[in-house]
Amino acid sequence: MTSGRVTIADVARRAGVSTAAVSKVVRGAYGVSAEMQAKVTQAIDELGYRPHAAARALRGRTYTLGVMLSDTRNPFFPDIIEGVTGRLGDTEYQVLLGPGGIEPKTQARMTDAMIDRSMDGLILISPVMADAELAAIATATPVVVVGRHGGSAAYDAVVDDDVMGAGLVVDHLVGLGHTRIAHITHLERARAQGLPHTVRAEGYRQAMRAHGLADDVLATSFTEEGGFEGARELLARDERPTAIFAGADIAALGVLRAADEAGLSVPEDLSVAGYDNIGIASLKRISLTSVDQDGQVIGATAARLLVERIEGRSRSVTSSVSPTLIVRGTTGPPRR
Amino acid sequence: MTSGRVTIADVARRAGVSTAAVSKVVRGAYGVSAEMQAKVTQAIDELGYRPHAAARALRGRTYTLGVMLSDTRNPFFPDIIEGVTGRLGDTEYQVLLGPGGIEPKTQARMTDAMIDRSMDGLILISPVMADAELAAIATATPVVVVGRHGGSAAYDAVVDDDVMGAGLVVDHLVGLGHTRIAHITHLERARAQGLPHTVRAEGYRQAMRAHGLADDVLATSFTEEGGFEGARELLARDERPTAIFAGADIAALGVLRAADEAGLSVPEDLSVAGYDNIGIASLKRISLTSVDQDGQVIGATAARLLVERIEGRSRSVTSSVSPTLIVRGTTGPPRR
DNA sequence: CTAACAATGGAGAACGTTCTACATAATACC
DNA sequence: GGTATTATGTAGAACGTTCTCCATTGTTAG
Repeated sequence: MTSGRVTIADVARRAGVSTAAVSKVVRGAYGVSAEMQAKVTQAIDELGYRPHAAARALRGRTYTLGVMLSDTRNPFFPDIIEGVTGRLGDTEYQVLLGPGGIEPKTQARMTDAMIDRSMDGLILISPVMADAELAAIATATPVVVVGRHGGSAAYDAVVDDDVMGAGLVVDHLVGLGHTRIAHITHLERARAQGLPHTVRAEGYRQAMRAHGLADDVLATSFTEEGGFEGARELLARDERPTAIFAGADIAALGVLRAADEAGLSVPEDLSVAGYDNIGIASLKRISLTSVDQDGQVIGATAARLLVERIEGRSRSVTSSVSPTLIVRGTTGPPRR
Repeated sequence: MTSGRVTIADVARRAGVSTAAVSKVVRGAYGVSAEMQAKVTQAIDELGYRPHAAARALRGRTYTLGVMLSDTRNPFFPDIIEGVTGRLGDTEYQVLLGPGGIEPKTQARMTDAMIDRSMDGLILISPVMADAELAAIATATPVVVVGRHGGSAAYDAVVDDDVMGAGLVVDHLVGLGHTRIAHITHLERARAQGLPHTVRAEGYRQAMRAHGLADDVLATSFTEEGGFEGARELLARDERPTAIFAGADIAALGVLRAADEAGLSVPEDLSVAGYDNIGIASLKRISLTSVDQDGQVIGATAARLLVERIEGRSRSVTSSVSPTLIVRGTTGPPRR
């Protein structure tokens, strides 16, 4: 059966015009009479013609945008994706996601693959590759980087204002009366700078300083286990903190487990806050105070910037999205 | 610098051979001398040549496999993706994910887009479209369907043995001494048959019958809210069940919340089990008994079948993966 | 009534591959 | 030494679009 795809030539034959004319109609280009428009549109509908993306790619647009995901497991991604696809829903662009893995090497392989497939533009979510490499990609194709501070002239960027987010948490805890507030962050592995956890830690330090309090940062990792280990260490100290602010919700869950095991009740003996406001944070059983980034807005913004860039803007833009604090059951005044 | 992509012609010029020869080397085709092989490989490395996927697509392979995801938010997908990419890691194939949404219409749009981009094959995860439409897609391109029972001659399928999984739960609960075991399922919206929840419900019924017990199925939805509402209804009955088996973990979380609110302790007053073994089920704070599908194996199997199919197999295959029961803290003997 | 111009449609050359034929060179066989 | 066979390399036609010229109409200006 070798399906025999309907081509632009088939449409042209059916409508009794040239392929060039059909192409014009399809692209909405200048120089088409109303009559031509009607004839061709009808033929397209009758035959069920759909332009072949690969053939298009050889000459111009492919109407495909790539989104490179680092960690597929991050429960925060779906929101971003939804924002992106939502924004693009009624345009001709299609979004494809590329699982890039967490290694710089695999991420590079993925972005290369996307460029090979001549995507019109790329959204890179929390890429870990070196700045130079990022810049190289950005000269090959329009790029928007999400979740990495300190942009470049070569690409656009959308970031959550992590300094502000961390500040919101500290302010909230201080307002409740806490003074010994510890922070659990992620151990820096990659050489990439400006990753969210670094900025959150810095924001925490700034806020603590602003309140005249001593900071206390412990670096483990943004996993349940990392949060658990970090909390265990913090809680074993002589003067244990009365509040722990984990740089990610998943780590905060580990902190909660450590509190359980240490027989501490939350929030009476220990307040716990996270970051990201992942879905389960709102489950009554967890009820975790967290910072919400509104991934939908981030995704939608990234999509908008990318399309603008593709369609000609050359000046680089960095958009910062303000987070909000969602107060739930894991934070409260310290027991005195 | 608009370097102008390195093409096969550049390589040919550099190596002093024809483009046809380079093409042969790149594809590892027959009829290349060792000397030719060396010359060309060197030229490729020197120039950093990478084949242009779109140009390839126009003639033959594109070495791109598409995975259509229905609900991006389903925490079970990452495992499948990992299985797929893991399996394909050392081949030339690249995997791109397409967020298809939960509507038949948007899913159809996505699969169309993937076909337009001449992907070599498609893995469809829990597609909701009608059987006929599925068959149509499968004639256009190789297809593997994941998570939908009752395959077709036109495509391969990988399914979790949901009947068995449901049986495992029922056997476990009966073994603990339960007799009033209710099941919460998802309300059928789509006309598609053979979706997991249907099969799980059927497996539950079969297993209950096998133990000589009366079944009790309530259809709400596979969301936290759905589980909550369902459990509330079940627990309000005169003879309330001593165990609730939710067809999905996310719903089981809602059941747990309902139990909390009703002042019932788990598992003493109520045993709760889910399905899918999502990541948070293992968190100590949740510790949910669940059925594990081993998404990695499912993904890897799907990838294997798809590649086989692309490379020539024509007979259709259905592969069934056996689930395992993970017993945790939410199930125990009923209080008498 | 002609010159200039705008509006419309079409021819045909790309784009970067693959792959079928075919030409040539090397080897085997008798 | 001649012929058949095999191994190796190349020419060149697709593949399905886009897009730059052109060619043909009308239409307007003078």
